[in-house]
Amino acid sequence: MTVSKENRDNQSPSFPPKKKPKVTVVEVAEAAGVSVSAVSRAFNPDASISRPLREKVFKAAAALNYKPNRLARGIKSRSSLVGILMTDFNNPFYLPILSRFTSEIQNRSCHSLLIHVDGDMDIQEAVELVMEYNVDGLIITSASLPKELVDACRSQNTPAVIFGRDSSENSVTVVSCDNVLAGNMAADMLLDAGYTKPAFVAGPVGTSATIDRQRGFISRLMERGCNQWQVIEGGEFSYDAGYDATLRMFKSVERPDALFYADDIMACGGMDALRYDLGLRVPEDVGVMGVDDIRLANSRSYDLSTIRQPNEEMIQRTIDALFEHISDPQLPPQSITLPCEPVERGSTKKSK
Amino acid sequence: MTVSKENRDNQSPSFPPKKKPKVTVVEVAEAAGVSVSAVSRAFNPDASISRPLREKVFKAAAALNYKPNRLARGIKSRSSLVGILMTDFNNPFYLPILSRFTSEIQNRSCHSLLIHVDGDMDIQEAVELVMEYNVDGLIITSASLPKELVDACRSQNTPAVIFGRDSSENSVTVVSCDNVLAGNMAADMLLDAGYTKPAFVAGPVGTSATIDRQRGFISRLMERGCNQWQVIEGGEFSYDAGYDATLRMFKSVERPDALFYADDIMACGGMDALRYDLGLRVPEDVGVMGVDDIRLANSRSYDLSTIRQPNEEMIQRTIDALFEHISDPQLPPQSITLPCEPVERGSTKKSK
DNA sequence: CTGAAAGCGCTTACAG
DNA sequence: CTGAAAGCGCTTACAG
Repeated sequence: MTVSKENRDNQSPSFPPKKKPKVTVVEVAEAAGVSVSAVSRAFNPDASISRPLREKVFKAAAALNYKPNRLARGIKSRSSLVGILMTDFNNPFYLPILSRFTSEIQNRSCHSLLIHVDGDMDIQEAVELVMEYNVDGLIITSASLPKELVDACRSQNTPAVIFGRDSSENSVTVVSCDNVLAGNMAADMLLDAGYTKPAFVAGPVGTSATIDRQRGFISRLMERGCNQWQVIEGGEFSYDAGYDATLRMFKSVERPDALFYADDIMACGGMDALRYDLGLRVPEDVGVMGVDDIRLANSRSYDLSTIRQPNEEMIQRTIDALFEHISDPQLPPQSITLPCEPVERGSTKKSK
Repeated sequence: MTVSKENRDNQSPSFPPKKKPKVTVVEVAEAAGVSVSAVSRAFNPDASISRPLREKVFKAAAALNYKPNRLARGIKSRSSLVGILMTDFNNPFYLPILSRFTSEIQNRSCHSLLIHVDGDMDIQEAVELVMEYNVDGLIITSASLPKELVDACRSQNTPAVIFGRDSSENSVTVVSCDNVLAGNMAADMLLDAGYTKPAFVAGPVGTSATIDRQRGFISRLMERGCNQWQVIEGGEFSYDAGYDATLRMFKSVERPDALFYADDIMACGGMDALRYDLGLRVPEDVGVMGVDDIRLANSRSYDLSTIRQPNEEMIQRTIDALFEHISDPQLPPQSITLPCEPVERGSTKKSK
């Protein structure tokens, strides 16, 4: 007597919500009158299966409201999981980026495993954890990038692409904008506007973005014969860091007449310090620039001149490169550097 | 001849990076001279296993650099995955929140599956997708919450907690702050400061937070005998929405003398419109308030009076409640409403 | 507390 | 193209 199944189906529906029995390949196969292999193949885009068979399976699956169990699938095959490693959770720059990444990943019917890398847990540990999920690929947005991470990815043979960092690493794919160029452009904009004693407010120590921006900035200043520049450590990419660094800088004897911050959110903090604590006028007394072109840069309050990163394109290229590597792991790592673009707004004097 | 194993181990290490063979329970068991069950138990905190056995396993595991495969584990047991459903990716309010959630989830040795719910894909679909990963639990930050989502969770028996929304639903755990109270407080602060013609700039239509804030605001105004209020639709929670709504409002005949925005980022946009487009002084000509107390509210540029949500506590309570439900699925849903707190800054006149 | 064995839900050689 | 069967890496009754 095959009673067990019926039993299961109409088992006291009003009772304490028992875990609804999941429908599996077996049930679908039964319902469709085919093998489980057929069911499996039907749900795998590039498996060899005839149209009619696939449709039969889909029909049965739909009727039973079958959803493949990704976890089980992931054991032998792709997990459909993409890890996103993030550090800079207090930089608003990253929210829209995260937004686009997750959408794009979902568009390719994968999901995002978001890994928060912070002080407590070193990045190495983070990678190991994410590897336990057999992620198909990894996006790394961390500003500081330890070598071990890259090694871990390679040893696991997990495709990874680094977002927004410069291409010193040649063993892994990197998508970034040309930060040296960004520095050049900032120097030009400030010099063209007539500022003569500019300063660079650096970001997190040792991160390639800030190093390159500084290098590009200073070298262009000197090229153009400006020698009265200075550099100050800013610390992290945050409003407070920019604010504090600015106050510190203006305690010194040599006051700059223009400030180029390692990124926009620092510039916003700095501008507030200039205007509201130091009583200086922007752009008349001091010119201010940042990098990124975050939403706030285009607000009426800050109206910040900046160097815009081609975010949309960087994101698109990152996703494209990642999925290319996922489908063909033999692909050599590439290094994609996109140009950036100056955006002149009200925080600098008009260039002459 | 047991050659196969040795073969595997020292197989041409210099060759094209073959997928490094993962070490599994079987190898660890062999190395430790125990059963695979023992290995499994050693890695499951509440399995019954003796200390010495566990240590023996750990030693072997460490030597082999064994990491349990979470995917395989997830088939029969917990996936250690927590889904986070988000909509509002253009509200900076959510970045720190996301930061805390992911950290807390990682602290409990789980990981975050971040689901971006947007227009293209309805929330129903998002939930189904996330269910395919057998998430242990779900955090929902979506402002608008369709009933189907709640049903989906229940039918899958997946614990879920809704963050930042009001407790109209009684079938699922909700953590929010008292938004009616927030409205009351805003009304009090503006009235106490001497404003007499306040307006409410609403957020996304149909979301409980904005509805409740409006209700609390208006009802308190009327209680205190102020009848010259108005309400305008703001649209989404964003800088632009606040900016645009403000310009629209000031085209009308009846100009308000104080604005209470549904949230801080709208208030920032609005304040910029007031100051830079309409040439009004804040707080002298118009008082401005928001809700949330985002980082920017405390900047010198905006210096925004607001109603602070007890974010830290809301997050903590959300996580606690979620994990309680995960370990005991029979727990009844609770509805946790926390008080909020007025923060008086420079965008409103000093209360008398 | 411990082990041998069956099972989780899906995939993938292997034959046909 | 299709199916029967073995296997993925782990967990969990079931005995002892």
